Amino acid sequence: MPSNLNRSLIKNLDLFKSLSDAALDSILETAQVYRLLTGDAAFRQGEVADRFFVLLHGHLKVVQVTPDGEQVVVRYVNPGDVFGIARAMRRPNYPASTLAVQESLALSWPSTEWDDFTATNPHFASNALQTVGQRLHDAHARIQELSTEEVEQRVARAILRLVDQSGRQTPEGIVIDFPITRQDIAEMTGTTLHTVSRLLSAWKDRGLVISGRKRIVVCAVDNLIRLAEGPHTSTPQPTDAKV
Amino acid sequence: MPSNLNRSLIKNLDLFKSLSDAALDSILETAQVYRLLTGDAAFRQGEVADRFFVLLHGHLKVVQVTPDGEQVVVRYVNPGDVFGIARAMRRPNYPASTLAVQESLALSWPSTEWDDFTATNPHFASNALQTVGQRLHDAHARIQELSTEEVEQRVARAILRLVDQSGRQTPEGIVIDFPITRQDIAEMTGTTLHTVSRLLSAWKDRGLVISGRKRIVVCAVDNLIRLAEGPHTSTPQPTDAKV
DNA sequence: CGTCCCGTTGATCCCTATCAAATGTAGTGG
DNA sequence: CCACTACATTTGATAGGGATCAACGGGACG
Repeated sequence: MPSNLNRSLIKNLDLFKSLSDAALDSILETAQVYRLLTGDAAFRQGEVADRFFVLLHGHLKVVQVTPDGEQVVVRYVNPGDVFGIARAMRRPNYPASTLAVQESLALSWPSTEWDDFTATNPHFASNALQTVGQRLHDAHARIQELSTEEVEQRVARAILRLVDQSGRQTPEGIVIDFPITRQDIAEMTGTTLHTVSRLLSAWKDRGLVISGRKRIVVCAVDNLIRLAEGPHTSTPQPTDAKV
Repeated sequence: MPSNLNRSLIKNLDLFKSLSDAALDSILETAQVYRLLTGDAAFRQGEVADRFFVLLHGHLKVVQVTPDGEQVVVRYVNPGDVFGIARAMRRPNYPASTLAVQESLALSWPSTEWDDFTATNPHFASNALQTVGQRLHDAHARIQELSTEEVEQRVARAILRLVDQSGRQTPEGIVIDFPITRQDIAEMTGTTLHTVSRLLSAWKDRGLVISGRKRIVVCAVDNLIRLAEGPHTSTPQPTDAKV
């Protein structure tokens, strides 16, 4: 029972929205605090999904390993996000590993309590459905990108998404607020670190980004958006044709 | 209120599992029957998601259109599947179109009744979460394939999945039990109809499949599984080395 | 101050998209 | 029943985007 946690912070999380104060207290009663150092895993792919989590602070990445050892980054977990809810979807094991990319703090409960939570508060299950629905939507967007777009568009989109979720304004531009490598971006977009490096170099030359070791700053968001939208094969501009 | 529907058929659907007979009756009371001819849409991408559905008979395909007109097949809907539940995930519009690829029959309810259903039966929401969880799992598997595998593997996998879901045994082999084109498979796997055609031709020469206009029969499932697993870059066989 | 990890950059190759055209098949209407 | 049409499929030729192979450079951390 973590006593010194900021209750209002937790109260505003999507998952717990519209829970009564009493219900919230009772839930927090059984929460366990997880402190993760960079590189630590909250859980690993294949393990029995016996706990679920809410991230309070820091950033995690969710990675899937293929049978022949290649990795795919499924998503990044931001503060406020729920993760590790495999059991709620009746999947016995975690489908991916979740690793801290910086020092992070999470709350966690035994998966067995999920049903209690949903029984206690009808909104809980509905909120979860919404969350998973959002993830499904994101996954479909990604499938569409992988199926129809070129590497440069995909990388541009991936970076824009990161900026959107975890961007912090600086004098130079918007920086992605946690350490991220070329390899990570390659694993998000289905390409290689070499290609990502070349793209970032090219963009740097054009003044769109600044980037260094595990660090990316976007200077010209608009231009990046244009890249993400592709080569504009033929947008027939109706100039001044009469209707 | 469709009176002549086989109740036991509906009773066994995942979504309605463990509903009381009374609850089921009350739900069926408000169901509307949809008859769809080949090519008909249950709904179209972008429309307000005002109804949800259960497929009783036939096959539908769910397609997303990109801004520049390319199509992606999201999945096929099989008898017993729920579809069109965007609203339950709090998405106001359908994210894709759902088209009949053969004559089909579905039940449908107004999205507004979803909440009544879940309130009436606590298992309902949980079942839905499981369903969406399965779809998320499938989507991630597909992302992994698109990111790390070659076209031949992906096409092999796609066909195996179709065989699994909708295969019917025939003297020649297992046939995919609804009309499907090279283009459809290309849109499932992120490639072109040309490449799919070449692959199927090659497989036909090797005796793995028989295929014609909108028709695919798998003769040698095992060989196809081997293809799906890839070039086996280096499975170091420990022959008889001592440990 | 050395070592590890991350990033950069060149050279080469090949898978697969693209372009192009012919063939085959179901359906339709006269 | 056959000609006509629309759509599916096949197959060849070509080119190019990116993966792969290879090597070096550079910053961070112990």
